[in-house]
Amino acid sequence: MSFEKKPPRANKQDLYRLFARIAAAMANPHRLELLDLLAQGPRTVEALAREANLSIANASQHLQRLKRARLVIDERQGLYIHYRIADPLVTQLWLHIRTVAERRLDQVAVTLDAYRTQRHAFKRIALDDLHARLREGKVVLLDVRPRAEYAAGHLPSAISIPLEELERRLKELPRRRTIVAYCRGPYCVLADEAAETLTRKGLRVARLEEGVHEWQQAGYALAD
Amino acid sequence: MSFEKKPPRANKQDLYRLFARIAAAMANPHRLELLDLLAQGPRTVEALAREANLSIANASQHLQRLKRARLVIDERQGLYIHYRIADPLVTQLWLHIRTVAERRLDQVAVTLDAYRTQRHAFKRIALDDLHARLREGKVVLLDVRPRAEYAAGHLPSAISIPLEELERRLKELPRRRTIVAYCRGPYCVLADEAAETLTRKGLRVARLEEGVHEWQQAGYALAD
DNA sequence: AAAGTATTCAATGAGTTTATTGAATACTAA
DNA sequence: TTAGTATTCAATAAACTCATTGAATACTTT
Repeated sequence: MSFEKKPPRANKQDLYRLFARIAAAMANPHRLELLDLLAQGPRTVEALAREANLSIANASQHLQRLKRARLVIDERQGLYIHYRIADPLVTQLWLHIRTVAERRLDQVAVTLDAYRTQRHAFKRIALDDLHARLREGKVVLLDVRPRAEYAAGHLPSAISIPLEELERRLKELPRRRTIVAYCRGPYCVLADEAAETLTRKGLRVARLEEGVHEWQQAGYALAD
Repeated sequence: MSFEKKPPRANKQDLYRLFARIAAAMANPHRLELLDLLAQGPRTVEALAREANLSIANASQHLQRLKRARLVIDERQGLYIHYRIADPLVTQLWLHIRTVAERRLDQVAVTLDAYRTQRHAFKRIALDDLHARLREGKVVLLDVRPRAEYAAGHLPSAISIPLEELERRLKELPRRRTIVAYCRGPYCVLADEAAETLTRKGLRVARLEEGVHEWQQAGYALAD
């Protein structure tokens, strides 16, 4: 057994190895989808597996890799284990990877158009614009994500009607003012589908591309 | 052959696959070291291989993976091919990964101390502090990186004396004012070695932990 | 205590990534 | 044209990653 001192070069390699561990934990489509879901709020393994279309064992395996890289934290609550993002910095890192992909890989825009086929079908509203109109009381902000995600954090003054409840809760929405629908962000179709429904029912509607994290990154605060 | 429309779920998977491509390109210690070097300025394959301690063929292979992920750009200049970072966002992403690793993996601090053994041996100066003292003319800012990196971008008012030239160019430095040495950033030993030399020669010295990118991220501009 | 549910573990084979080697290519200089 | 240099390509074996399966573990409810 050798007790020689480790040469500096070896330590430098070790540092890069540690950095690469973070990247490696994120270098898989399923794990990114899991992180993307977790960014909207904590979930059980079962919920994550269902939403990401994975077998439970496979989801568990991927979650444990994320956990080993300390990107997520798990916590047992009775029968279920809940996973959540370990640090807001991790969510930001995921968004950063997405932004680099958007900017460097042309294929992203093409695939996004194929996924969000109605992307250009509705009026859009920009962040600053929304901010101003909300203050004037000219628009109603509608969060169409599942209830738990709204509870985990939402835009100020947004009301929550999950997409699946939208048809039967139309009465809660004003017919005079424009309804601005948002969901998880630019890679989510929930708000497109809501906009489709609302348009069909004769309401005035616009889609906000941004979700809670994009809103925060733009420097605005979430609801208390 | 089928001409059926691709289901939305498939497109969603394709999106995550594209995002994962960016992460996968960075999920290797050698490629991160190459990116780290390139962040300080463009280089030839040969220089990169030498500095990252890789065989030429291996360095080339890794550089091509980075290129396929569109994180770097290559350009032939005569006999040599020069690689550079494709977009400042890529450098930021690398720094972001590093920051997450720092914050989430305890091992990083341990390994950094083993690599930069003199880390705590010299006076340190904080960014804002430096900014103020530079304006008062109380300190001299010294960039000890190789000449080409200084040329690719440096802090305002910094003078360039590459580490290997430091001993024989001591006369160029004032003995009354404090010399603030900096290099590639907190994971680089060049400035530690410079501080060691300067201290030994009886000059007053402090080390700045930040490099050009950390400086920029703090909201300051580089030299014109 | 027994039965039931959620999650993880362990083992497997298919696919991917890596370092190494030597040959091929693209350019420059003589 | 030839010789020389920088870089990439192609082929290989070893190491890793992934999805799948069925068993094991950790809780809750009865």
